[in-house]
Amino acid sequence: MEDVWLTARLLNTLAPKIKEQQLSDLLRTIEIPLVTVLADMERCGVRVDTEQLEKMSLELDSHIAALERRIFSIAGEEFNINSPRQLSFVLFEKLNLPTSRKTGKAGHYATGVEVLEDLAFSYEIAQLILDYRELVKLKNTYLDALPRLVDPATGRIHTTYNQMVASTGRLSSSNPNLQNIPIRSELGRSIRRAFVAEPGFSILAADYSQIELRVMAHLSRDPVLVEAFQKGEDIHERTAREVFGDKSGLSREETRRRAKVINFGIMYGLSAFGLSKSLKIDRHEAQQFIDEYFKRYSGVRDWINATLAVVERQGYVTTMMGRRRPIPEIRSKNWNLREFGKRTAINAPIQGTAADLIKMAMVAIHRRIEEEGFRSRLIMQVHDELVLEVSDDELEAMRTLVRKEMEEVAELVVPLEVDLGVGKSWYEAKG
DNA sequence: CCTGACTCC
DNA sequence: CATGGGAGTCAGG
Repeated sequence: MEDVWLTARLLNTLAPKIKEQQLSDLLRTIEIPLVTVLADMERCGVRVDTEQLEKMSLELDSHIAALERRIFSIAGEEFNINSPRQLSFVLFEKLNLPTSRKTGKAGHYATGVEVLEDLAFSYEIAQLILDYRELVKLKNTYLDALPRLVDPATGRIHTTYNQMVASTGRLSSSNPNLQNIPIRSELGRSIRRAFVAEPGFSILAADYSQIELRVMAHLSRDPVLVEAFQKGEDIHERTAREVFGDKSGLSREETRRRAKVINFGIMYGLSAFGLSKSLKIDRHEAQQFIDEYFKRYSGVRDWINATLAVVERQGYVTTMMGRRRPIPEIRSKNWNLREFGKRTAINAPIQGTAADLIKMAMVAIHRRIEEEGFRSRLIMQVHDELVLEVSDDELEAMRTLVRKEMEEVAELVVPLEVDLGVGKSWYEAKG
């Protein structure tokens, strides 16, 4: 019965890929073995303390109600804050706040976080709406939804990992999505306190440090980038030094923050316009930063140009392990689509290679757990992070095993580094 | 069923 | 001309 189910899953999830990729080593060594790993992860699930979530939800209720009252009082009327249309009317037509750009086709003014953040400096209501939105999102999407998805039979949440949705080769997770549990804001992050280990077990969180930038270093062989990772430098500091020198007049924190935006942006094919927007600086200044970046990291520039030449010739790009991403947009007559194709061509080998690597590590870890008879198990994957529920007597062995299999999954020209954390909850494990 | 808003890497 | 990659969920319309 189990075999029938696995076979069905294999066909459903992989059949389209087999057509696209032929029967390559990628399928033989990664995707097919991964089918059983994911099936085990889904079957095991993750323990969630629903009482904790319900308590947080009740607390949020009163905060949300209070925010609502203040917003209505400033607005001078009650309306549906969740309706972009009604909100737009209240902010920009009734209260006459400085008007934002109009949105796509609905025709009303945009009320997105970017717009509201700018207004929040001068108008209390904008900040209140941002706070309201954060709380409502956390309550609806996580605090109230997750408890309903606990399987009464196991007392745990069983997500579905999809092996063929993301065109770069990443996994995706749904029902619920366990790959977008909040972490950035402290309030959101505290939701992770409810993701707990069962008695006698602990949560072990293992995440790759800067894996995409390391992959870019490997693919491009850029000497500066490679050297920085080999010496274990703080890569954003290094970029800050390279791009801004020490004559920028900005604080170290500020140049590092900007360098971080540039480092990530480069991998997404960002433009001077995009950089100026996210750093809130002049476009020409943004262009100078990008020029300076490519002067210092000329290996990255050359790799990008070589990648674009490849995609224009063959219509697809490949990851380190041979995963293909077709990019038909590159031949479009539409400028927008073509530019989109270029950005995709730059990003796909990086994101896709990182996906290859963590998938290989998952297969290796799963195999060793089985062969060596551990009771610990893989329970989640979040793109560059693996989460395990580890039997307390196996803790030290698993720390060593997981680090080794992740760091030695492949030999790149730069080291792969893994950060490990242990705790009784996912929150604690990532402290 | 789409859009715009939010969440994550 | 428009302008940073990949996802999922929710509410509103």
